[in-house]
Amino acid sequence: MRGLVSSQTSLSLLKIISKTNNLRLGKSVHAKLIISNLCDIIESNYLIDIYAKCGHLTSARQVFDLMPNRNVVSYSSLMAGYFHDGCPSEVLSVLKIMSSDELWPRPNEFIFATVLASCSDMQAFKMGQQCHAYVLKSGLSFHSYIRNVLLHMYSTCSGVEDALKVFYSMPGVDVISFNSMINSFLEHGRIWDAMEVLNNMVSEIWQWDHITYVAVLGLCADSKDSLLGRQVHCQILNRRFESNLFVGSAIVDMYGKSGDSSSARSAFNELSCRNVISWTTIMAACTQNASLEESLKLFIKMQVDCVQPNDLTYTVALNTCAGLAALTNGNSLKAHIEKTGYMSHLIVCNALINMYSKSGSIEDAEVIFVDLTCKDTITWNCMINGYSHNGLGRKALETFHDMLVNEVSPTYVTFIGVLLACGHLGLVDEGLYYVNHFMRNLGISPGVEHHTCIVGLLCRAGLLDEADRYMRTTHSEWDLISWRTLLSACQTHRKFGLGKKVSDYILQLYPNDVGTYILISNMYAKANRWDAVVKVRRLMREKCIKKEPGVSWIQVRNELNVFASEDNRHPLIEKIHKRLVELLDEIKGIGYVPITDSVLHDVEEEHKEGYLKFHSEKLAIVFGLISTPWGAPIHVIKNLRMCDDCHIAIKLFSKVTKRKMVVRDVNRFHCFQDGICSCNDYW
DNA sequence: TTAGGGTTAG
Repeated sequence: MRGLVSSQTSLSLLKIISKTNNLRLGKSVHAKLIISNLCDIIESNYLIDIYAKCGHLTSARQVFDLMPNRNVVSYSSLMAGYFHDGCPSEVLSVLKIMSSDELWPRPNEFIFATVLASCSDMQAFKMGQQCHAYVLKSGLSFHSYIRNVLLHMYSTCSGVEDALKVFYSMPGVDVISFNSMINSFLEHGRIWDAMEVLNNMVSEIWQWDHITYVAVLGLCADSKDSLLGRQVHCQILNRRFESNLFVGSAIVDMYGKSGDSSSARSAFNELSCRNVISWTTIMAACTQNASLEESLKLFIKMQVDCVQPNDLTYTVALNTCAGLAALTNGNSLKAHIEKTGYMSHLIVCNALINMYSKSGSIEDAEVIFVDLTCKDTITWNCMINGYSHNGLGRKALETFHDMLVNEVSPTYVTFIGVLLACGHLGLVDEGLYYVNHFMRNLGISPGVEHHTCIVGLLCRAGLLDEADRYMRTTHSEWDLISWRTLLSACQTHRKFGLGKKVSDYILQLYPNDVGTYILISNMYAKANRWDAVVKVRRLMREKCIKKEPGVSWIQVRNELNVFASEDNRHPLIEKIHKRLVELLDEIKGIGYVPITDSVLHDVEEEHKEGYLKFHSEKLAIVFGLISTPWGAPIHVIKNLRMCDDCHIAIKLFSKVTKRKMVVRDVNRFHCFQDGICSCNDYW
């Protein structure tokens, strides 16, 4: 730019620069204006706007601070800059400066649009209400911008009902009001109300925008309606909205949440541009649909693609590790998180607590929990449930009491952990008190998960008839898990009469449920009713119901080792067998007697002991013993419920080897230490 | 000269 610019030229230039966000040119015009001393209010306002839109808030503030006189635009431009830069509190502090301005520029609809949006971000409801009163008195509420931002403020700070009042009080609602109202209902879990708003929108709004599609895809995702989702996807393609990054990620999310992971993957592959959110969404879609290894592979690929993970990416990756009980991967993720500074994000710490407690390392979960100075409801729930699932009932209840002392309100999920803890400790009356009084006083209706905990609690205390009566007299949507809890207890407590009755009932409801057949055959095996066992097996064969083969896995030095009972392909299998035989002989010396198990029904009687030696969890445990340093805990995962014999043997292995052994079976954790299991032999 | 609603986790 040669020579000095005239006032007219500079204004025209600034106008173009503010539309194109050309920072370099903006700086250059700024320099010329300083030299020629032509920087008046309007020029300065443009400069604030340009710097703010380019994210250079320090420069914008500098221009603002040096202005001898300002008008309302100077304030609103700086405020919008702070708001978009994620500093809503700065917006309110600029408002304060504005109110003490000698020229007292009257705040207009631009100022309140940004101030109310900042109130929403900060959950500053009182301030939001004061603004509402002001805009009503001053007549600013007639601006559609203001009404929409008010609707959003009430939705985030107060509730959907208040948002609805604003919605209905508006003459001539527009596409933005409808979008906000659908999202408001979705955020509060009211899918059918969101659907009703959508129906009204169809007749009232002719032109949907890309945010409408994001909202409608969210509605399809929450209602798991992949048919509607597919129709919306087609419409998006017709209207060429798919290249929008928000819409693209919402499509991937919709397919993922509707259980169609292959369509999610195709939609992701077709994205023309991918950011951290689209990568996180496809990872979450894989995790939600049980493709856990695939999800972790995508986590690596995303970084190869030079996209850096954010807090939610780490949360998804940690939850995936929790699903796999992949402690080694979880530990390396923690190192990443520490390095990148995400330990200060509460959702990441919550996910770490969850990962450690589900990977059998409750001590590490506890360290994170204790170090957290700021905890939310989910933090407490993760810890309480973590303790309960690891058999530490006393600690779970102590943490629950701490939660109440800290004035954090328990939720539906809290009481699942609390009731599980009561079950571990045999606290029948306390459990019933929590369900019948404590929860109801808090306005939380007990659900099937809580009622199932009560059944488990009664069963564990040996009160099986009471548990049976409870199920028949309590109104609840009893599911397979509830009935299996009772049946499993019949097997453990050898209540074969009730067991027969319960199993007949379950098979009426779920005629092909493999788990139930296995429980029935286990029950007969315990009663030495081998004739009945053979009958059950025959019935299973006739119905083509196959028992899933038992598989255990253990990760050692980043290597996943998989063991199945009749699979001898592991390179160290001979060494493992040899050590296993030695150990079994050793524990026989302290009282181990091999017992038969229903898994062996098809096996000839004389081979029973031989097969028992090679159950997959025993192989994995012995592999852990010979391939990890002395004193290191051994973590094994099994796809089925542990059998009685393995449970006894591993208890004794932990005693003779002085090693801590953690087995996560399909139902719970078993932490074996010094000959004792954390499940107290009830699982 | 200035403004609003939107995608990922539990």
